[in-house]
Amino acid sequence: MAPGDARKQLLDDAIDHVAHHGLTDLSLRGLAAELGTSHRMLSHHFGSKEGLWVAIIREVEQRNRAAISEVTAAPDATLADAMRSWWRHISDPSLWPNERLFFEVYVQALLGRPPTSELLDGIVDSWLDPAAEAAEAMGVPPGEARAFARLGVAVTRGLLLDLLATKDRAGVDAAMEQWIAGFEGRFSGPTAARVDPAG
Amino acid sequence: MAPGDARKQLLDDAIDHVAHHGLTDLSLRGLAAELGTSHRMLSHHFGSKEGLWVAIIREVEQRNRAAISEVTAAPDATLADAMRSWWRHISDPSLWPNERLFFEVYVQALLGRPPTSELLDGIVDSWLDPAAEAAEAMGVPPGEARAFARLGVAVTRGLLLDLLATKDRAGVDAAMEQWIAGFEGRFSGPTAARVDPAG
DNA sequence: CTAAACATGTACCATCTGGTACATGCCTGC
DNA sequence: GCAGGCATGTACCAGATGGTACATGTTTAG
Repeated sequence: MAPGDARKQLLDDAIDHVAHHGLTDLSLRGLAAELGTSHRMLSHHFGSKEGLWVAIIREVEQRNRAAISEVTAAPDATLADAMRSWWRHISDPSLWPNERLFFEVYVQALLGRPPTSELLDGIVDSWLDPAAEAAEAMGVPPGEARAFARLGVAVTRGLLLDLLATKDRAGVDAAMEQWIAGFEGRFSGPTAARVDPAG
Repeated sequence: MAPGDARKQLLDDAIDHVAHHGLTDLSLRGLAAELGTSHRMLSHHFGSKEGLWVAIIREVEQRNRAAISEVTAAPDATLADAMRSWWRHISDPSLWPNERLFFEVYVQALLGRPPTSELLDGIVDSWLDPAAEAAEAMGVPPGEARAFARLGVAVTRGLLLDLLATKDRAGVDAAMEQWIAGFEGRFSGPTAARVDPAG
């Protein structure tokens, strides 16, 4: 086994575990037992428990950034259709554990608990910029694009929280469609996906 | 001091403390030290640590239900104005610690941690019913009212999460206004705020 | 073959946690 | 005045936790 490979494997398994069992009451011993190793190994590979947290949080954030690039590269023609396919993707039950973990880290960051708090900086803005850009490219007036994007992020997260708690797929889907239908008629559609050369 | 009074005082102080410092890493000793008593007292009044959690969660939920009745009794004429004053109220910085606590308990409940998980049952529905009723009474078509109310709850919670993280008052307010303006023209206004005598 | 770096395991420690037995004060009803 | 219930404090216990010293295998480079 290549050096560092065991660490990578441990980290992947650890993330899978905390996605299902939570991060806050994680113990090195409990995690090690579930992963078929000893807590000594976790200390060895990650330095300390906080080091493990850092590794987990960084990896989760990295996956989130990968997800952002997905929404930007959506091939749909209209903003409404882009939102629909994005929602279909993000609301899939296979992603629920990861989203629960995201909200768990979010709340821990709100409480100022290190090392999660550093996540707060980009937890909205990193989504806002590409979302506003996409909205503007698809017909939302420049003056409204940023507020509209911010609203879109809030709707997505709010409905995800709803879905995770109630598991009421039909009800939450209807609410999302209610939002999409609300703006579907308001914007003129994609402005040929133009990239303004004048900035 | 009347019997049970000390317990009430301790509970109020404890809620104030967890609203600022979080619930997950709460220790009886740490809390007692901050409250000027001993962890022995907390065990005495609440039976156990889990008993303290139950007391805190029930009290927080009760305050939330009081908040629900406020939104129902809004005196505003239009749905948009009702939403605006509700948002002005709920987004006040003095309530941020309580809202952080709400989201913290929400996430713990998502992770199935007792005794928070019992909260999941009504965490959306208890808001949905009165909100849908209010929406319908103010001009939203009956077929859309429930989805619209659900969307309203999601928008509120999503933007609160945003506000708690970014503290960008102007940006979040603009997003909320973006949403309100989006439906302001669509519904015909209050149907005389009628109270159906036939039930 | 060997030495060094890495991985893994065992055993232990100091600390913190929730819980509880026991004692003491304090107020109320008789 | 006194007896009983409640509030409060001290001291302790058993368990879990994170961390670490030490030892042993295992793989790789020379």
